[in-house]
Amino acid sequence: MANDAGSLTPRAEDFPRWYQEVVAGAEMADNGPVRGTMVIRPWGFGVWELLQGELDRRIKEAGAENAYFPLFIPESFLGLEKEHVEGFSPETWVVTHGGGKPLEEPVIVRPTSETVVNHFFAKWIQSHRDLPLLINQWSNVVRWEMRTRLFLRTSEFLWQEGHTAHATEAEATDYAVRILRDTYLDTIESVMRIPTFVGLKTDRERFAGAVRTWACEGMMGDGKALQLGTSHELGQNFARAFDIQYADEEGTRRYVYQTSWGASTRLIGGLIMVHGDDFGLRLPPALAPSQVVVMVVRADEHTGAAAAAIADELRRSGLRVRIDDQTATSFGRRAIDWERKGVPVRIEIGPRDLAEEKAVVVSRFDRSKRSVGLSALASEVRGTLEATSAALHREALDFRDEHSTPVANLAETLEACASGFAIVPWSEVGEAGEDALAEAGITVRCLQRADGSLPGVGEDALVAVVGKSY
RNA sequence: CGGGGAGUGGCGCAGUAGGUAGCGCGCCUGCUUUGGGGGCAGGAGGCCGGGGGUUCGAGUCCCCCCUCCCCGACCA
Repeated sequence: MANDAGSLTPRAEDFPRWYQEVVAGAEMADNGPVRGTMVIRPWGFGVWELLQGELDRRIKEAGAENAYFPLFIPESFLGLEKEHVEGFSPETWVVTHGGGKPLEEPVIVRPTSETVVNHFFAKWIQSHRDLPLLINQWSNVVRWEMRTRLFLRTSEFLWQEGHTAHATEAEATDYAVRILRDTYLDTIESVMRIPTFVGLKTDRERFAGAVRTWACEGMMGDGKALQLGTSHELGQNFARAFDIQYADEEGTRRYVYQTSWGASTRLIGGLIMVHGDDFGLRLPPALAPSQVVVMVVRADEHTGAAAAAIADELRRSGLRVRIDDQTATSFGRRAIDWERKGVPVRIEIGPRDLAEEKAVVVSRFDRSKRSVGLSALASEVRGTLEATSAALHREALDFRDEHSTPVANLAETLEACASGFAIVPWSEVGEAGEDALAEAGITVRCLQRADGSLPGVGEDALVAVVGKSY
């Protein structure tokens, strides 16, 4: 990590390198021993657990229940849905041996669970009374990837995948959109503090086996796009492939309409690339494993006790607080380490402060410091956390807007995508335009209304959000 | 798979007339320090990617293999 002086490569100088150094320097993750795999370290996993909690709560509010399906799937399942197999078979890992012998039927390691989930949906769904069936699972999935990068693209990653079945197409559409808006968009904006573009994927970018894919797209600090959450309408494709039918009120057998939706540990990569700065990670308070670290500047009998008292008071007010009393390590070293990890607020307390009944409060957002009376500390910290949350979003939004250019045609689109996104009438692009853009490594990230809102099904006069993506 | 680069202590690297491996950071011990990457002293840690060859002697030269990284095609 880092260069000889120990500082990070500036973001503007070499963004990918900066990213790797932040991941390493904040102790978020390490490369696993098998190509493309990732070890998520405690700090990174702490962020993931908080994010999981936020997503899980919203998923449950949307009525879905958690369940778990097996890691191994019979190879034959994959072939049941034509587009799905075409999309996924190149990237599946296949287990051919078990117990020292070749398996009679090889099993695949799930790249996603539509097939196995729907195999069971076919058993569980008999009547319209069984609908809607709303299932979510938290799991790992495995895909063969050409190029991998920690969090952004790894051979194995953690995610949640939702799978639902509905009686009507309208219900399925509503649910897919509801998940996109109330679960993904809300978590990404209000918890992760990442501004997003929401919309519909083009046919070219659609999920393999879906009839429609809805997505949240974020803009990273280098102007490139990252897909942060997707919600798919599967129509009746899987229902027909897996024979998922229910008897309606009249006793007529009908195929269900389905959705599937997912968000992964990739979100953490997005978090780093949106909010990180030249000093390391900056975590939004809602996702910081420690929101406040109380640093004992130097060891003496009073400061340790004072730090403990401060930490206790803050904990009682519901904050996640950590004490750093590792005074054997120099103060500067420790300050920089917490800064790299992105802890939103540091409280520094030493003999000088104590003599004045004060402590220094440092905001990670802009590294500003202020000396605050001990009695006002709790409210000062709360205020700083709230300000941090707002400021991170504001800064990301400003960046995104500055790097999103409304343009009129394909040529201008190409130009604008050199530094960010282009917003262009979809009618100016079309499928032929998409092919042309693809040659420059540029894709349509999503289609939305001109005002940025989600389009209705079948609506036209949409604009395309176009950019380079991860 | 196409094009480019690299494999040497944990990390980043140096090391060609072939002569028995070094630097920075990190790590350990002690003293001292601690308000933004401390100082001094001592110390640990390497079949130099693998195999073969040339040679008295190979990190260095030759042959074969493997792996990793970067750029492109695939992707949550």
